[in-house]
Amino acid sequence: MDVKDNRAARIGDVAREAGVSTATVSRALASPEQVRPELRARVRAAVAKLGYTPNAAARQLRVKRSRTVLVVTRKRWSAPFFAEVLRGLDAELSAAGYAMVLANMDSEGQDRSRQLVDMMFSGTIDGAVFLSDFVAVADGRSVFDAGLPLVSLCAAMEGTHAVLTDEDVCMERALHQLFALGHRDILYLPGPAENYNEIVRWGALARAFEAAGPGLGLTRAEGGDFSLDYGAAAARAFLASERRATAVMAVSDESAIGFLNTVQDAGIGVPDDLSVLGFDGIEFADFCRPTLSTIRQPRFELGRTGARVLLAAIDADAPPAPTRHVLHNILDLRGSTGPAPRRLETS
Amino acid sequence: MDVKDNRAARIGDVAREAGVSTATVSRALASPEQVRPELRARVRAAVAKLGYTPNAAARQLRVKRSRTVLVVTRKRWSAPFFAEVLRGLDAELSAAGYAMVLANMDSEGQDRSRQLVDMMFSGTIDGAVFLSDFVAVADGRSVFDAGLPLVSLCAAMEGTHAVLTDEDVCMERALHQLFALGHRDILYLPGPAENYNEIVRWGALARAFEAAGPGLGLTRAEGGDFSLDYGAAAARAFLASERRATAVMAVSDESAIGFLNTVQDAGIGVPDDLSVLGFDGIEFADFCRPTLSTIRQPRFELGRTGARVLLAAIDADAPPAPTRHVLHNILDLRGSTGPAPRRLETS
DNA sequence: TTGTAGGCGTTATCAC
DNA sequence: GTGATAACGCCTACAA
Repeated sequence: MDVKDNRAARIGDVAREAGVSTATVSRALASPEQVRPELRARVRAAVAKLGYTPNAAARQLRVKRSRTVLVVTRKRWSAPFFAEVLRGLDAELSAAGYAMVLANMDSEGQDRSRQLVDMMFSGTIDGAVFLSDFVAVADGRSVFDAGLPLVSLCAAMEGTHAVLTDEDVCMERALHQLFALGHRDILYLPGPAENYNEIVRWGALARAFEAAGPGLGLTRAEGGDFSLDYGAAAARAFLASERRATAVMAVSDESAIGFLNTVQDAGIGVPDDLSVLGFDGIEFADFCRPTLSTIRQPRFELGRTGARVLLAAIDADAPPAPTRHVLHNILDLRGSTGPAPRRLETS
Repeated sequence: MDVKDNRAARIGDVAREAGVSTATVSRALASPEQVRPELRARVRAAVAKLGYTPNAAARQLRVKRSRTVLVVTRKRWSAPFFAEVLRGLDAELSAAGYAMVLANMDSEGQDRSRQLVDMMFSGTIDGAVFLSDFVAVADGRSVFDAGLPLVSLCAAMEGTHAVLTDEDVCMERALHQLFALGHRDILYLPGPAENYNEIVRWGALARAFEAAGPGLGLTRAEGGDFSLDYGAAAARAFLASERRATAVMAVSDESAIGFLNTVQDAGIGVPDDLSVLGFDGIEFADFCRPTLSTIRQPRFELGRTGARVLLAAIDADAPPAPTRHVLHNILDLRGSTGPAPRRLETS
């Protein structure tokens, strides 16, 4: 029924069926207003009858646009965070008729890097958004050299459009809330030292301490990788230490949750003995006990914005100068934070 | 340096630079053993000098292979589950040189369906794996009609290769463990009624009860959607009820965790008053208190296997008959399950 | 408004 | 082992 043999229908088949030229078929599909209603209808009928779908590769070869963007990710993202950002990207991209190819850079292997770089140079991709600050390089070329529009999400790689949150501001604001609650000694659970967000958040914290003057303590825990397990490990280290801190700020909700559970296991009361603050605002933050105070990032919106910025750059005639877009987080103080416990220092 | 103007180098440029024909360049790249070492070296040098990357669209047009597969997802997946499966898919696909395009079918909208169907017919895709049991239909054609190799992951859609787990077996095994602990009344927290996994798990449970004889109670909670929030809502409903159940089995860890937290807030002791069992084995199951008993699914391996099965089907000369692959879950009983509390019935 | 025809960049089939 | 050359299926000047 649908096709003569079982090869897919091509534009010529449709043209023949409709009694018009291939040019008319092409136009009837791409810019219907340019073709007389009657022919338009005949073309449409033929298309339906033959089950015609234009071949994407052939189109791409002519038009030099793939309507596909690359999304580069990295393992270290917490799944609940990552999934929402991805949904946001998908929502916006698919609405614009773009497909999204996903590439995980977990391995940093030479093979994977070459794949990435090749993709950028092979014309399969109209642009890319990085949820990773890893720059793949192969054969002396980097992902930047292809000259495609690039967006870095939750990071600000040079030469890309950056979509960020005001994480530094929020970090400082959160710290001041803790100060207001009487906390003077803070333990910070970091992410990997080279991570963009880690650098920004720790930087904001360190500067705020500097500005706040003496008599305050800030400790940065060893290691760190955003994970639940790390949070638990950091808690064990804390328990084995002098335990001067009365509040803990984590670089992620996951580390905060890992920490929270582990210190409570050891009989430490949260928030009575210790306050805990996470970062991200994942759903699980509502489902620990006590509920986790956190800095909520607009995860879905980050994805949407990233996609929008990329699409705008793709549609621009000339490559636009790198832009920068800042979304706002929300400080959400709940069960896991409270007044600092009274100690020796109590006058 | 790299290119004459700033247009990308084409195969002809390389041929000229190396002093050979385009055919030789193509061969030197695709099947080096067919070309004399000297020429091979000259070609390689020219490629490096010009920074040549073959144009994917042109290649695709000839070869009729895109080395790209589609992954169709749906919102209802728990993020930690979904993310691991995706990593498994990516690991295997990228190792085979395949790219992965992701499409979210959250909306079920007509537009999105058409996009999907068009993709399958436009030659952009060599095959697809479904993490969704939703069948997109548009213009009277479904995603099946393109005749591409298809894999359904954690589901068994007809006409596809299915990659499954022994969830029914594990569900029954878990139930018998609860019986052995003295539980006689079980509350089940379901997923959406039409969901494949829900049907299998609930079916296994219901059958096992039937077989176990009288004197046992099985209640299926209303609604259900895998989520944390649903678990909390079900807990509130439970608290407002007669509370006959001494054990709760949830269709997902997330619902179990939502339930667990909420009943504990109301003063119910877990596992002393009530046992709770989840399903999936996400990381967060280790980080609630008590630790959540669960049925661990091999998430990463599910992804890898799905990819492998798809790639095999793509490489097969003739479309192979649908296959079926069953992976094994692990029943992990921990803090949240214990002996049934003694009640009136205690002799 | 419609049709003709050239070319997008590869691969693969032939001859040599 | 290597080189012409003809597709692959579409879009788009350009001409009618």
